[in-house]
Amino acid sequence: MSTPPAPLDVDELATVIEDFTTVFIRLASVQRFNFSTLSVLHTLGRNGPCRLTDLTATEQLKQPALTSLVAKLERQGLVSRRSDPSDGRAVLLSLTKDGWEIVRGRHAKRVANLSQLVDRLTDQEREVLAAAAGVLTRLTELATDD
Amino acid sequence: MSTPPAPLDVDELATVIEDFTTVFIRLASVQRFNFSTLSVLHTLGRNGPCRLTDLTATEQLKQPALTSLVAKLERQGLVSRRSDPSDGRAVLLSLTKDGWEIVRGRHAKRVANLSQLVDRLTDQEREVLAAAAGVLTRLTELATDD
DNA sequence: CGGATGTCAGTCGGACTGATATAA
DNA sequence: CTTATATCAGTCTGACTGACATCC
Repeated sequence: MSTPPAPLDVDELATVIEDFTTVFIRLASVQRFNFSTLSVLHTLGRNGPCRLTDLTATEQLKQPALTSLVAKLERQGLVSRRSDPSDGRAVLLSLTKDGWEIVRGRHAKRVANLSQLVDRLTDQEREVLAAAAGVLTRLTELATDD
Repeated sequence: MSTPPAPLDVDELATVIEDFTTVFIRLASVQRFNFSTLSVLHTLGRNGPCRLTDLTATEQLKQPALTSLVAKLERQGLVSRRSDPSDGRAVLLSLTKDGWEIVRGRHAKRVANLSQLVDRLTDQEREVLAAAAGVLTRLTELATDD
């Protein structure tokens, strides 16, 4: 026998996501890098190489702040800058091998944390999460297509 | 006929959540307040009144930074400070009415954004989300009980 | 030339460390 | 007396605005 589907309460869902992200996204290892730095690395990892101006759309920073932040990341060997062959004004930013390691390492830590929690769920709860992954992907696509 | 349940890929789930939160949590209206300020307001709204030291556990700030941040919030009328009757050293922090308005307003904005996206889902996808809300709540409880 | 991309210079808020006052 | 809570003082990172060089 299956339980009747509960109607979706968007207000509750938003609250649940807000609370979950505060425990899931924030890692203790924010010590080495600040929020802006990690966000730039994550964006470059997710979206691939882009120019500095592109980052002003996703990072909540102005151009001059990105110039100095990226300069610092280049000095640290986490990001490489080369001039755009098709536009002499622009620079193309991409992650170096070490930059990828940072992104990958933080992701791995989240996976480890999440795994420990998921292990304590029931089979049915895990099934729900597996189904939810697909829907969350759809939501992300819908949100970024605007 | 029901599709066989897909096994849960925790790595994929972590990626999906990372990507979704970047579009869901970050609101354009971060203009008025910075990240730390919003985080303190959200924590006070979620956990209720607490002392300054308690905030050092959730906010990634040291005590002196919280002293000045809370002082500013008090000047702005968003947080009230009264001395703890049971401990003369401590101060109890709580949201004022205006403070609650900020928290509530940001939540309302997220609900509005999310509603627009949810409207474009299928009925089945909405059912999955409704079920996922409960599981995410469980995960949050498990994570904070440690 | 006008618009876009990125950098430079100067200013300021916000977070840290270390030291200090007060109460448990 | 020792520990916990909060604050004060001084320093420094990092983000902003405004001006500027360079290329489309």
